[in-house]
Amino acid sequence: MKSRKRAPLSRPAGRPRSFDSAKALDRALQVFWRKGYAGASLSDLTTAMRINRPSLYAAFGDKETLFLRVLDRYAQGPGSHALLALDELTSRAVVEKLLRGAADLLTAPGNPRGCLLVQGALTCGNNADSMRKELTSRRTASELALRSRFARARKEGDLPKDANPANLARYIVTIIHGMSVQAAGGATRVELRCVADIALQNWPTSRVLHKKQLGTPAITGD
Amino acid sequence: MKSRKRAPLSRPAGRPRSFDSAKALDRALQVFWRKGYAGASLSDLTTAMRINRPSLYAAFGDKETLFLRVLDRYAQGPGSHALLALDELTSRAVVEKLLRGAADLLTAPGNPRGCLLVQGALTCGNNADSMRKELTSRRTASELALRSRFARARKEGDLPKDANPANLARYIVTIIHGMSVQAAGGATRVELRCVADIALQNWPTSRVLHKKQLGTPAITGD
DNA sequence: CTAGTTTTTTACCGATCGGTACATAAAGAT
DNA sequence: ATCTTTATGTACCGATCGGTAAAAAACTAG
Repeated sequence: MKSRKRAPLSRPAGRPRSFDSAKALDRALQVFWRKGYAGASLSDLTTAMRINRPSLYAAFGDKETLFLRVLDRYAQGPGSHALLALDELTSRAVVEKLLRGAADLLTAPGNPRGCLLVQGALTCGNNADSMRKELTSRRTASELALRSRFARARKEGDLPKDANPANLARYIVTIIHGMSVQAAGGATRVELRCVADIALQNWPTSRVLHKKQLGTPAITGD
Repeated sequence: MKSRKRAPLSRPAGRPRSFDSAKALDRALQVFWRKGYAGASLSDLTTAMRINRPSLYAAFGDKETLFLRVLDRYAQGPGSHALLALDELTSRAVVEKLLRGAADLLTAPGNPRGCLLVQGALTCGNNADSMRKELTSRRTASELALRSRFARARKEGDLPKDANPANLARYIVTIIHGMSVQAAGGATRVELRCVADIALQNWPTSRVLHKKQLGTPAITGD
């Protein structure tokens, strides 16, 4: 499978890397995801990445830089559904995909339980404070993107005119963050999907799109 | 204010304590609350408690034992609304008090933002794993207590017969845990109350108690 | 007073933390 | 072949971690 000794075109001088940089990054992601930024020691990282310490620093910089690259990798990989969900046609579909995708991601077999942006660093000592703020910033960015999407939906008539995009977005991300805590505590995929269904059960529907609907039944938990 | 040299009745032999044990515990609570179990170093703790290290160990045991005592103190003090809410007459009132109390507690001025049971240790290295499990256990206990309360409500006709106490309880605690993450990220009290209101807006009501209500309006975020 | 008991203070322990200096190995360039 | 360049492996750095030994201090009991 892997083609070795294929270096016909201008390989950079010097001793070649003995490891796959992308695979090492994915292994680092697993460690940070499971143990958080502060909880993941350099020994944990180098062991999982099959790399010794100086190689890590040469390839990825210090621990903070590595973590930032892991965050990007997470956003493009396991957490990519959050961005893709915004492309759904209706706000209802957006929320459906968002909550369903969260339930699946947070309980995915082979992955640590919970969301990296929540598990990474909710609290920490003085040294990891900047990474905690970085995670907060990324969570806030997701919330704002969702808010914009809901504002667009309201403008398009997909949401009622009296809907509040900011509050609705905050409500949804609050549930997702709560699901992350639940997953870290051992909640199963089915249980999280039930939570998602309850949250979805009374999503506001525009009267323009559903004229016959006068009201929605109260949630029952089923 | 403080009465010194008051030792009329059988003071125990030996040098007397120079600090108030309860106040020291409250100061430790503040540190653990803000920094989490692993993030709070013994130096942080002894500085805040105005105690030197051996005094801490003599009075409270090691770091784990101190943290457990802090958890109890938290449950009886700042987090006491969670237990008291279960005594409300209707499930609706229980949830109302629970969510409203959470919004207030998680953004209380002078206190760290968020819930100690969530901020304490979502992830950690190998050393703090037992404390992480302890927090998980306490969160689960709260969820089960709420589930029992909802089961009672259904039996009393306060909740519809088709209501699912387990799923409803999980839904509510998920929102509370999510609110904790939001608070740690800087969400204000007003914002959290909006989330609480949205979650409350469609709480199932028994037809026995509210016969005229045929449906509930969809949430709008206001 | 002296003896006994408990707390405080100072100083320290081994382990681990994130990060690096240095010598060696493996490649291209000449 | 030698030189240059980059990566690897070992061994180490100072700082900080949680925890403690030992002596001085402050009290009660005689």
